Amino acid sequence: MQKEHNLSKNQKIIFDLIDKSGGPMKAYSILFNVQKKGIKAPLQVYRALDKLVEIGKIHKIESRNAFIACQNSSCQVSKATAFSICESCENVSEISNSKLSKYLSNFSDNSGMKYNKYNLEFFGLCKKCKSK
Amino acid sequence: MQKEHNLSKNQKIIFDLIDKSGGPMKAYSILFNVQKKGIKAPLQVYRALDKLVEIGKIHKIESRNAFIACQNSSCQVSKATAFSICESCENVSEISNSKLSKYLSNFSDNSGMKYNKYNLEFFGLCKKCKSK
DNA sequence: TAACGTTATGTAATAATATAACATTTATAA
DNA sequence: TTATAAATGTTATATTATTACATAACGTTA
Repeated sequence: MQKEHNLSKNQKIIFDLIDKSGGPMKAYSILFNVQKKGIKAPLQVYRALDKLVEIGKIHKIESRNAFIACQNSSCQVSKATAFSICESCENVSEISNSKLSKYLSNFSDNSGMKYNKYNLEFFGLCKKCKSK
Repeated sequence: MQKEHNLSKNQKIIFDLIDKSGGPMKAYSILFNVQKKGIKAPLQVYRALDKLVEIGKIHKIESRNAFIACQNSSCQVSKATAFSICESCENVSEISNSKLSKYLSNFSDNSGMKYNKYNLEFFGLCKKCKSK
């Protein structure tokens, strides 16, 4: 059972927007979209984003500076994220593959480092873009 | 046998700086460091960085907006990158693990996407920071 | 070697992304 | 109910990256 997070007003507005968009959104595009709801400043957006990332409701797509709602069975895996990114249409989706996540979560090398988190981004062409 | 790339003047200056630094460097820190060599504008730095990334001499650490010299036997693997990042001291090193790279290069799922590139970033505490 | 296309450079301006600092309010828990 | 943490509001600013345009150097090949 995961902890239920009661989102604050701004957090909820911003999460709902990202979630409904169905894809990655950039911070200033979020800002533009929530201005009618009273969120006027970048910092208000970034603070909500930070929190949402922290609790695993959204993830940051690092290579795109964008944020996407977690699609992974109620966000249990915010420390083990994998995405596929189409380099043509920029469609992004979260990869849910237990073999992959097990493999990476258990990965260790001889560096002496203990890994507690990873982020993986795959790039390629999606089905649609491939057939063009 | 890989292609030999003859770096241009700016590319060489910037690659040498990053390479000698032994770690990741940020664009504006690079800019500051090469101003005495006549590189005065951000764009000059970014253009060189873009090219160096393209030919695999350096990689971008996406989560840090920083650039590191390739440490992976002459940069044959710029489409398959993995890094370990210490969240305390921010030390970064490139992971050379043939099992890992094989596993990820061959990864495919049922999305219909053909992956031709990936970037993986592991986070944790390095040996030194762990023992503090 | 002249002409051509490509790659690299120089420069100024500006766009896009993100944080610092400070004051205030709201929620949570002891 | 008080005090502690979390969230908000606001202004300013820092950091990262690109657009646009002009010029120069390089590499090919005719």
